Formats: sequence, C-alpha cells, structure tokens
Amino acid sequence: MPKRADLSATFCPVGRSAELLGDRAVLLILRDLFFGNRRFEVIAANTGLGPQLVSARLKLLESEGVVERRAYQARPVRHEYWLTAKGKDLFDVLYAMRGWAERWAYRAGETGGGPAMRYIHRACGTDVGTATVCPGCGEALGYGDLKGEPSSALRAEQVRRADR
Amino acid sequence: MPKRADLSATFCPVGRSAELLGDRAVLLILRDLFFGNRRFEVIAANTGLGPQLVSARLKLLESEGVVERRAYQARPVRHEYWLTAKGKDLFDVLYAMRGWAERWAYRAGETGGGPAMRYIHRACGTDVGTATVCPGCGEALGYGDLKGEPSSALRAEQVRRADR
DNA sequence: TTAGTAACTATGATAATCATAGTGACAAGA
DNA sequence: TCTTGTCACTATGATTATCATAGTTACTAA
Repeated sequence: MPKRADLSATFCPVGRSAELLGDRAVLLILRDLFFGNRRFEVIAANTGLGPQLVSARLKLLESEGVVERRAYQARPVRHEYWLTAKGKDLFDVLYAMRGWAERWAYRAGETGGGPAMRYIHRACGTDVGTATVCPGCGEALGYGDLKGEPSSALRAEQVRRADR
Repeated sequence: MPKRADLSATFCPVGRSAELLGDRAVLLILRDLFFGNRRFEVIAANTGLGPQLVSARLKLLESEGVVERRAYQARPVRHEYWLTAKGKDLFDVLYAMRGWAERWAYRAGETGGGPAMRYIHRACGTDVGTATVCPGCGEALGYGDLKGEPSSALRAEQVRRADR
C-alpha cells in the first residue's frame, strides 16, 4: 500500500487519536502494558505479533510520549517499557473497548457465565460490570480505581501464549 | 502484507474490539456516522478515504451488525448507512478517544482557546469538558445525552473537505 | 442528446505485515 | 574454554492492503 494517510493535522480529535489508535498492533501492545507486561519478549508472545512489529510500535509509542524505556539491568543493558502519564490516560479508551466487547462480542456462555475480564472497584469492592460509574458507590471510575481479574478462560489463553 | 492476524477467537475483550476498531478507516467512518453523515460520498469526502476502502469497510461494519443500510429512495435505489444499537454503543469508545486527544494531542491555543469539539449535557446545559460524568449534575454521560459542537477550526476543515 | 448525481467497481504502483531465521551481548554451568 | 541459554532485537522475502486515479451503472433533469 502507499504511505498511510496522515491524520496528525486534522482538527478532529477522533482523527488525531485514530492516527495512533487505529492500529491493532498498538492496541494490543497497550493492552499488555496496562496488564503489567513490560518486557519485549513477553509482549511479543502475548500479543502474537512479530518482533519487528513490536519493535516498530514501541518506538512509535515512545516517540509519542505514551511509553518510556527504563533500564532494569546493566550488563547486558536491558529495558522495560512503562506507560507515561499520557499513556495511562488511555485507560478510558481501552476500558470502553472492553465494555463494548463484553456486551456484544461474545456468544452466550462463551466465557463460562461472567465477563471475560472482571473489574472490581478498589475503594468499595463492588464488581462494576461494564459501567463507567461505580454502581455501588457512585464514584467515577478511572485508571487506578479498578482491579482487573481475567476469567479462567482468558487466563488459560495467556498461559498458552506464554509457552511459545 | 500477509493476511491480517485474526483476533476474533481471543478471549481478551480488548483484542476482540481491536479486531474491528484497530483500523483507522473504521474509526473515521464511525466518527462520521456519529456526526450524522450517512451518505457514501459524504463519508468518502469527509474521511479522505478512497471509495473502495469506504465500500469495503461499510460492508464489514454491516456484516458485524454495527451499521445497517437503508434505502432512502427508489429509482435509482440509493442507500444510507445508519448505526444500529450495537453501533451506537461504540459511542463511549469514540468519546474516550476524543477526550484523550483533547487533553494530549493539541498544541496550546491550536484550536483557539476551547476544545476542538465541545460537548454539552442536554439535560442540564453544562459544558462537560472531557468528563464521563456531568460536572454540573453528576449524571453518567452516554450517547444521546450529549450535544456536540465542533469548534470553528474544525467546522472550517469540514467545509474544505466537502468541496472536493 | 447532453449533462449531472450518487454509489460504487477496476487497475496498477507501493508499502506494511507476517513468518522465519539470524545477530549481539552477556551469564552460568560443564 | 566451550557450550548452552536468555533477552532484545534486526534482516529477508513473500504476500496483501491501501492509495490515487479512472471508469461504470442507473437513473433524472434540462
């Protein structure tokens, strides 16, 4: 294909986000980062993406200020990838995507009853379902307020992916 | 590139959403549909996408049950594209993308002071900023609760795009 | 008959992606 | 020392998606 169209100049905010987020590799890597996976190999394995794509996207995310590289050991120098404040602020987007999928993208009983990924409001312990406001205490929910727990089906899949 | 990897089988809800939403063309078309643009040519012009891409993505969105075709005239038969309930439920995702862009993707003063796109809570008239809960009355905000108003810079861009 | 409109389809050049294999820098054990 | 192992990548070639541009279909209106 020819060079992908550049959306960074548009005044539309969805267009500007789409420049970065309208890419499956970026979304999958962000998901992993929110999940706590910070190592290159772990991200590559869990996303199923090839190493050149992971490398290219992490460089892009770093240049956009969404991710930062931190050395976790010298000799040999090795790095981890951490979300910046700008990166953490993308939580709402991924959480909304997750909510939509929970409501529309599963056949009945596919995950064994509950949601594929359960979220608990840390402050009050309520299972929030797919809400953006806690149904227990009425507080608005953002990154840090929630504790995610994958269903057993999802956990099993992650273990399978790690073994490769 | 080779056939894009299939994410429809993963148990991860973000992965399932990314299958559809991890694509700039899809996001731009959805944006237009939420904006009220329902005609093929209008969408093609405003997104800047070529007609084959628009055609392919609208077919995809229709097959996913996100969009439905409605004839708006017979002789010659012409169709418009409308969001279904499943489609309208994607509002939270696009609204979160917009919020993130408003907070991070503009240089100071680029839009002339305010946000690129302003949202007003219909029920109480409050400008909600980028909140998911109305700062005026405390209600949770979803599709239908909000009235969007593009900034003058964004309006000007839309007019420019329409003239082509 | 000619021009116009809306919604597409066809064609060819180019670039992004996948699968697979390979590299560099070091540590640990035999 | 030699081999094996780990982590984070880079290199290569086949394949396919995308862009730009032009063309098609089915009508209406002048």
